[in-house]
Amino acid sequence: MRKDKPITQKKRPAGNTRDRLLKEAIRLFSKYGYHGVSVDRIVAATKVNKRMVYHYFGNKESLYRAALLEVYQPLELLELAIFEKEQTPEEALRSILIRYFEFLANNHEFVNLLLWENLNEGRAIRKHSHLLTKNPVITRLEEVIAEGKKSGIFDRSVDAKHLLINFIGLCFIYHSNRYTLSQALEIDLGDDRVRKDGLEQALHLVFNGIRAEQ
Amino acid sequence: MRKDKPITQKKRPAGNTRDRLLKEAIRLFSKYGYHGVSVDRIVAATKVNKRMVYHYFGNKESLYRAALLEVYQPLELLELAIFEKEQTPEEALRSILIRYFEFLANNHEFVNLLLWENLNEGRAIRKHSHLLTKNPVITRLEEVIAEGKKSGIFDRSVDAKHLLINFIGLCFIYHSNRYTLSQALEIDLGDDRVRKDGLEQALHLVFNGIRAEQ
Amino acid sequence: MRKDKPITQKKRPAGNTRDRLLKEAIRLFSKYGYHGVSVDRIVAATKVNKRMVYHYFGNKESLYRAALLEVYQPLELLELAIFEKEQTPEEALRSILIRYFEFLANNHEFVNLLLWENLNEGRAIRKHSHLLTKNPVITRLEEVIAEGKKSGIFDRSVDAKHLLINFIGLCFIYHSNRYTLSQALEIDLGDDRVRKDGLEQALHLVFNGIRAEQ
Amino acid sequence: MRKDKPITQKKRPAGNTRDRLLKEAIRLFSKYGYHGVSVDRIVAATKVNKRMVYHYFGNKESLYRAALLEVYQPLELLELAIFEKEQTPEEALRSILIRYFEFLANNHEFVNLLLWENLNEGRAIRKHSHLLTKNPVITRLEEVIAEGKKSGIFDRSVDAKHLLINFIGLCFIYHSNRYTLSQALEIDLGDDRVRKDGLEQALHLVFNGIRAEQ
DNA sequence: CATGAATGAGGTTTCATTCAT
DNA sequence: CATGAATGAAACCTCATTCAT
Repeated sequence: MRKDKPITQKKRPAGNTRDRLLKEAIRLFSKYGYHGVSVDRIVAATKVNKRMVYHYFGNKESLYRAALLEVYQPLELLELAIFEKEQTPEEALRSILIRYFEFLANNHEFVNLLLWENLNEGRAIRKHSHLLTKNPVITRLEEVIAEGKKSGIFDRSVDAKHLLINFIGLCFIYHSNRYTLSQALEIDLGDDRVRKDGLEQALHLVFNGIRAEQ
Repeated sequence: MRKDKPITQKKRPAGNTRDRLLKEAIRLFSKYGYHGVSVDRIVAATKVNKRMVYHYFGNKESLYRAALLEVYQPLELLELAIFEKEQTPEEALRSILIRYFEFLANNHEFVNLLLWENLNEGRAIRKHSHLLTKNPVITRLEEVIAEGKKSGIFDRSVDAKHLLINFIGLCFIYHSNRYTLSQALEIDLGDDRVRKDGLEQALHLVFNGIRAEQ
Repeated sequence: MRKDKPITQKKRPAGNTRDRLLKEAIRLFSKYGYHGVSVDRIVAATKVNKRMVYHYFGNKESLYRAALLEVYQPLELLELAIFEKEQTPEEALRSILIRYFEFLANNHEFVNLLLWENLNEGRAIRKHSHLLTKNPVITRLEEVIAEGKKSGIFDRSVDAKHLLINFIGLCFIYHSNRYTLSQALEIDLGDDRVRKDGLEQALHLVFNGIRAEQ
Repeated sequence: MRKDKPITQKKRPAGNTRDRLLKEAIRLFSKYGYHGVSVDRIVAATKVNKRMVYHYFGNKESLYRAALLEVYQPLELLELAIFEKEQTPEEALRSILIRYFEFLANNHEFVNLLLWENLNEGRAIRKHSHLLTKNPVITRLEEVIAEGKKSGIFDRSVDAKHLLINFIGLCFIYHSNRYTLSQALEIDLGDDRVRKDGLEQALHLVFNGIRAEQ
């Protein structure tokens, strides 16, 4: 009969409760959306007292916002990776598209929270515009494109912002329309093989378009 | 004792009540999602008795499904338009992308309901697979691509399904990520001008890629 | 085995629920004040479903306001009684003071709700100013006083509004400070005998003051 | 190892914390009543730790009682002032009424706490009957009245206890019914000018009644 | 076809209080 | 003396749905 365990147990795990709440909130909000999750459900999964949500976060909406902020963090790693210089412009663009594509595949919760948020017209994220604006990716992209144009390999009509929109569109579609497209096309857009092919096709499209080389 | 009168009476007001409920359901569900809308809110907006929802639709979920079905209707018009023959393969593809792009811009409720539905993992639409499969667009697309390959203008690597995914991705992004991208890029993705430019860029990308013509 | 009874029972007693809620609300709010009563307590006493409060009244505060309005009704009877003409001015004033005094003694719930309301700075009643303003009592009082002054029996310094304040003060004190004064003076201000004496003393004060007649 | 330092440290902040809690409790309880104030609100306003409430006062109700006791203190000053001899009985009564009237005007928190307490049927103050009984004012009043009667200036019917009730009624009404009367009479009972007039009228009423001198 | 009344479960949030250091 | 974490009960209110006519 050890008595040590109770002692350590009694010492409340300082801030651990907050983390567990936040983690569970991310999991559930990303899966079911803001209105699809009740505070009760979050606390039931974390086994903490309901009151703690209000202690740490104030209210449900603030918890939701905290979850949103949290999943945005890894995005910075993506952006860091983009800044590897010593690449040709073409390699740089390839790299951006690939990394973005794979980032979304590996950050399911980020993807979903972002999509919920957009359906809610960005109500929650609007208050944290620093997360979105001054996005350094666009700056890097502009550099790369300028360089590519100068060396004559990129078409002069290419616009950085619209290219980024297109990049993101080619990636997000695997998530935003995953289930309806999977049914429509009778292929599983969540499948690794399909995604691998999809990325290749997207890359080909971006660089060559669909026209046969003359 | 003839019962004719009820029949004529029945037709108009009944259809009317049902229609009003359905229309309001579409409006609200597309804006706030399934969990974001209460039955009370729908009946409050339509000023019909709450019981009627259950009379006509059974329950909330069936009403939601009915709404989903309803917004899917116009899609057929899109598909019809696609079948204008007498086009070169290139013209046909241009036409598909343009029509799709514009269809989404003009069918806001369809777009949103589809996005909500995907976030909910297609739970509701799964039961109506006829809406999705047997999609004639893909058949048409395959024809067009085959023709284009035969005449040597399309690259042999082009795959119909993936191309459609890419098309839809280039279109949907303006809606699925509208608010976050608008903030990030400091341009309004809901703006007509921006969309017009976007469509042009997408078309250019699809046919030529970003590489400069040699 | 009669089957009639169930039928009449099943017909829900149309508005009865509302009345029972209102009655209980008056009883409890007057006894414990707005914050001292929970909606649960009101419905527990009336045995109706909690939801009904919101069905009939919207929210707790509106129920409170409805209670306030309800207890104000009998005041009109008081005012009507005041308008018996065929009295000397002195008789008229006596009558006003007596009726007011007795009205308060018999309308415990009115008294308390009014006192709670004043402690809450009239927040709820402010929205129903028609209950308070254009009070016809003051008009009648002004007539009576004018008449009394003309016939030389009332002092010229008497002011209608301040006299009414004083009248009401002489009456309300038996309720507003009932418990603390009862302890301080070691007499029960709720006792009938004490009140009877009190009314007499108040009447004497009003007409003669405390000075001995010369 | 001297332990002096803690002592000096202890004294100030400790007393300070308790005082701040008590002061804030008085402010809030007088404004919103016992049930209208939460412990959280008191500690939020004082920026002390919530636990301190229980450390210093035991529980919410004891804190409320402490607040009640505290606001009763200044009443002693009133009573002291009353004992200035060297006055005619009339002057003494004038003085009592005036002092009481002004005391209430200047001790808003006392007034309100007393009114809340009466609405709560004196539940809290009952346990501190020493505050109320042995009230020396009534003793003094009886002396004065006896003297006045002996010298023939006061009417023999005057009763000390009822006169005190009447005095207090004439004063309290400006607070107990302030908001409803202000609306009803369209004069602000909180206004200095109105109160000044009111006091004069009350004094006149007390000594002369409303009858014209013959 | 239509309606207002009614329901019980569950929604978010706040309550007074205690724990453990 | 002081503190942040934690608690269970209860606060007000809304949910989808059914009743009874």
